Amino acid sequence: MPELPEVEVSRLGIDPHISGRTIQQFIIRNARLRWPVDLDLPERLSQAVITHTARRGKYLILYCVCADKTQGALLIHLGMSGSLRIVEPSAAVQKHDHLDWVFDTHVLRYHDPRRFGSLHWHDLADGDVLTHPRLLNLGIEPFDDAFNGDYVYKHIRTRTQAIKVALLSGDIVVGVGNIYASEVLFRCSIHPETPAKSLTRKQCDALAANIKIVLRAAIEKGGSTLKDFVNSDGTSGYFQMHYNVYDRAGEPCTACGREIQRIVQAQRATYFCATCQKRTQPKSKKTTA
DNA sequence: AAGGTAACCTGACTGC
DNA sequence: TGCAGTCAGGTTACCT
Repeated sequence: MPELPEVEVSRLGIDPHISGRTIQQFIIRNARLRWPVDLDLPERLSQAVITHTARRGKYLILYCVCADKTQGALLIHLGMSGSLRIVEPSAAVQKHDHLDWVFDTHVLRYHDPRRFGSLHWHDLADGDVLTHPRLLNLGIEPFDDAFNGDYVYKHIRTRTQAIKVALLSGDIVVGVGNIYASEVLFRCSIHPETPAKSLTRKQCDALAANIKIVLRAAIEKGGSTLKDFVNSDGTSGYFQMHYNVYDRAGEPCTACGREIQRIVQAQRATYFCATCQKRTQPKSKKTTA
């Protein structure tokens, strides 16, 4: 479910309902997520004000000022199946509803069947939230001006991994999940099994550009469904993009008509067109003086 | 040190 | 209907 666009759309959807608001009560219904939820949080967050929200990679960040004036940040990861929505206080609690932020007129509710999501508290007295262990080693943000072909080229030139696997690793650029990794490589006409280090400089330019384009388009598409985050029936807060290759094995390529292929890389499905996406020939050895 | 792999969970779907 | 098997959009821990 949530790749970077879904996380950003979630943030845009909930922000107007939580920023500047006081948490009347924080309820842990089920603390069992990827890591157990800190049981001190209900006390810590009682009467805390959420000042603003941010995002780093696929982490949502809620900045808080507690009743005792302690400043901190909540790091929320949606994992594979997590979702956040704004509901009426009277809304029936569903199976897999884990957490409630109760405000005066509404509730922010976290739902996560597979429990791969997480919630961490970071005390800002311990330093900037970006120094949190979960955020410290993340790659650059895709919309950062410094993320360009140069950056990609510099960071993949030593990596022997397949480019699809390297993109997913999150230490080069964040936010490119399994769906968009396949989609981006298709748009760049790059075969997903190409060793990262053998990409040309031109292909790196294309990668950076298309990552920005694809993620931006997905966020904009999601923006039109923002209302789904409020008082939704809970079936889905996400949105369906049109995919060129993802989950289209056996169907015709939108460009050439040949069958889309499905392979497995690093235990994840990869989809591509074997005709449109060619492996890069290894660079010839360069002799230096 | 980089790369490969198992593991963490539940639910939806497929085929027998 | 039921049961077994497979798959799912993420990340970490551990091994080589």
